[in-house]
Amino acid sequence: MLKALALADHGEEALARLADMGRLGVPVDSYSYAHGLKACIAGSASHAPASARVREMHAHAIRRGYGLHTHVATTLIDCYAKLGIVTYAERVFAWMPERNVVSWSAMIGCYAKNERPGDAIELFQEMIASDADLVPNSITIVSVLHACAVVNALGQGKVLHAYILRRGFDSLVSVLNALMAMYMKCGCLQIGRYIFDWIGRRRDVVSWNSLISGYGMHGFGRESLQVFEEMIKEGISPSIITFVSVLGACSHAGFVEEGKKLFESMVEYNVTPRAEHYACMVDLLGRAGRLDEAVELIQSMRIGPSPQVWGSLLGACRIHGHVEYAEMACSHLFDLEPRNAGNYILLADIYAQAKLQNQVDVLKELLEEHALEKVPGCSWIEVKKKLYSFGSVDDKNPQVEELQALIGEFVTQMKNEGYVPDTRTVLYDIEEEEKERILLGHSEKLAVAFGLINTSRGEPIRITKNLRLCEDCHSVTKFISKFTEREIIVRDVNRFHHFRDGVCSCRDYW
DNA sequence: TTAGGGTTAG
Repeated sequence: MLKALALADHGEEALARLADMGRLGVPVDSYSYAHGLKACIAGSASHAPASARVREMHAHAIRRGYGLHTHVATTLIDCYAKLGIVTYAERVFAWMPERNVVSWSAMIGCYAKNERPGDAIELFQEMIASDADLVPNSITIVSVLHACAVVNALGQGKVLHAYILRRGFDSLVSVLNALMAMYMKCGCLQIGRYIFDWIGRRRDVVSWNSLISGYGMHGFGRESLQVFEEMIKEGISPSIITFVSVLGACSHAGFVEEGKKLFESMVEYNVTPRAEHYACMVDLLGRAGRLDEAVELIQSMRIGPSPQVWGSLLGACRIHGHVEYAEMACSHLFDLEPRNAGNYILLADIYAQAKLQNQVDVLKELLEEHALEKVPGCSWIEVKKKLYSFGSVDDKNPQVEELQALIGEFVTQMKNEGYVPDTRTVLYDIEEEEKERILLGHSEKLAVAFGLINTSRGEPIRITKNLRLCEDCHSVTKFISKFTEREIIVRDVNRFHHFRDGVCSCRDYW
């Protein structure tokens, strides 16, 4: 009965039946809670009621002495992971008297799902060090690979690759797919391609999707389209994700016509366009400056535009400085995602570009009023398998002054060659000189400087940034790549930038 | 009859 309720997403009823069991004196067991907990979170539109139900079920399990039963506790970890309540998952994990490979994997997956990839990797290391009988399996490996990909931890990823070979996990397509995705997300496109070829005939739709998106995020639109065509020729049915990937690739490469054709062809493959496909199309059109077309497409949608769709339009307005459409996008976004500070910041940015300081101030007041905080810019770099992170106003790192001075030298050099710092994105109403100083402290510049000092000549510098790369950092990094003859690879929140010899692979289109 | 994973998107 409880299992059926879980499958049908009836959490309330599952709780009620469990209460009945107590009242009627029917003994419960670990199965009751495992199914009951699944029912609590399945299919819930909102986290709030699901969270209340899980806690209630958790309390019930504790009262009956099942709170720390291995299967029940593991299910609890997964429930809290899915609800984003990491501290509860940690507490359950810490108190378990017996943990097996599944419990460890659930906890590692919890960190990976909740933007704590560093902790996921650490826990994995703890796991293999803790007990000789505790052996990770393919699911554990896939979770950790995913975590490495998220933080761009290539060194750790390679350690895992070696581990996979030693333990023979390389016979599993799921593991190879995750390995391929990890390499491509860490900037190693060629190795990803190599693994794809090596998988050979065993490749599945996930392998194809990974390769298509891999080429896409590196700006190789042509290759991405080729792989898509190859996939069709081989008789593989493209999935919803295939189209998100290939449309995204068109967007990064500026292939407007190709993208439009693909979008129209979706019905032929029995894939109905969803909001995420519209978001890709709006991004594609908007980025290319075809804002009117983007707006027309939104208005033609039969499904309600998602925040991502309006977000794409807003992003395009920022690139092309379109105040009117930005306001239109925000009139929806402020309703749909009232707590997302990023939307307010983007609009403020657009107002600042248009020199509408009064409007900028209004938005800043709004942000304060709702106690919304901007996500601070953060960049990180891996040196000798250790991650170093930099914040934009980072005074904790004693090396920051040295790093800023180094950047300052490059900037002086650049100014001699006619460069003017792009201070438009600094929203504070302060003197130009002060704005330039803020730009010098941007986290990606600090990370590049750190890389220059702490890696050897000829070695590529790999940086990861949590936001979009700003125009000024883009110009400065191009210069540094030429001046120091270094290859600099930056992964921002959207895509890769390969800087070499003063040129960026995105061809300044991002 | 019970527990954990991979591909995408502003």
